[in-house]
Amino acid sequence: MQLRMTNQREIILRELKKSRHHLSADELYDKVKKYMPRISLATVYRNLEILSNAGMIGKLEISGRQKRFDYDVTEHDHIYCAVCHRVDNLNIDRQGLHTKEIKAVKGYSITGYRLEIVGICQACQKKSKQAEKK
Amino acid sequence: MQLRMTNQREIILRELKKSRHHLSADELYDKVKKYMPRISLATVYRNLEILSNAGMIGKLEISGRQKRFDYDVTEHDHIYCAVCHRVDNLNIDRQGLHTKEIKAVKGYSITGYRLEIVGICQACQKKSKQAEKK
DNA sequence: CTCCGTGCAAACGATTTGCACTATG
DNA sequence: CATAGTGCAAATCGTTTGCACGGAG
Repeated sequence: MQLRMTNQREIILRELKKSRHHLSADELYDKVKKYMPRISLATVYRNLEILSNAGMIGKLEISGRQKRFDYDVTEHDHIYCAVCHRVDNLNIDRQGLHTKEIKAVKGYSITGYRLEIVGICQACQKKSKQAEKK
Repeated sequence: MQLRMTNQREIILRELKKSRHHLSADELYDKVKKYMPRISLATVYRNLEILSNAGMIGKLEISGRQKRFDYDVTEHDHIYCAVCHRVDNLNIDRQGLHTKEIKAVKGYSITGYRLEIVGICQACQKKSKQAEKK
């Protein structure tokens, strides 16, 4: 099962890396369509899955919402806006989490963890202040 | 908009508390149907939403998968099995997370966070060992 | 008697899949 | 040329919603 670097795969990868945002499949689909009008959404989904399994991009599964994909594959956490759902990368000290307690919980063998900070981004804070004034 | 304690709401709440597991809407639907065969899945969904908004149960939005509901409303985190998707409650020290860095990231005002430990539960570890032997 | 809640079916949004066709390595 | 990848449409999964009816307070 070897990977072929098809045209569509290349463009999907390029557009995600270029965007520097955490795009969803359909957002990326819109971008890619500009270069490749006949590409199908299913192809975008398939390639995002393959690329993230290959470790070339990151996959974000944020609470209940649609998946987003990360141009940055280095280890980091995320913060996301509860209002507009934008996601930003975050580099925080995880040492508080590397405790023995976690490693031995209920017989689980730990494979990883996900830390998700929830907040309201600057833009949305401004918007809600404006709304108050009215 | 006051809450009425209907029969269906009472049974849904009772069955979730009784189960001591993190049930999904359809799992709970199956349990409740035994006492109330004509209840609809939509009612289960509606009530779980209402009960969690009222703070009577917890809502878990685990990575990409279907929602689960928590009988325990005290503050705690969760660990979930990457293989069978069972969820367990977890009490770990969160102090490592209360850092200044988090509070000032990129202009966000922080409203909360979600920590989700991923692992493989005891039962699934055993199963995969058995599979290896064959 | 007032509305909140219900059951049902249909609608929904995100994602996946079966299929015949295409094109990469 | 073998077989991974594609486009399309239909299917699927979890969840939500519109509507007319029913029952709690």
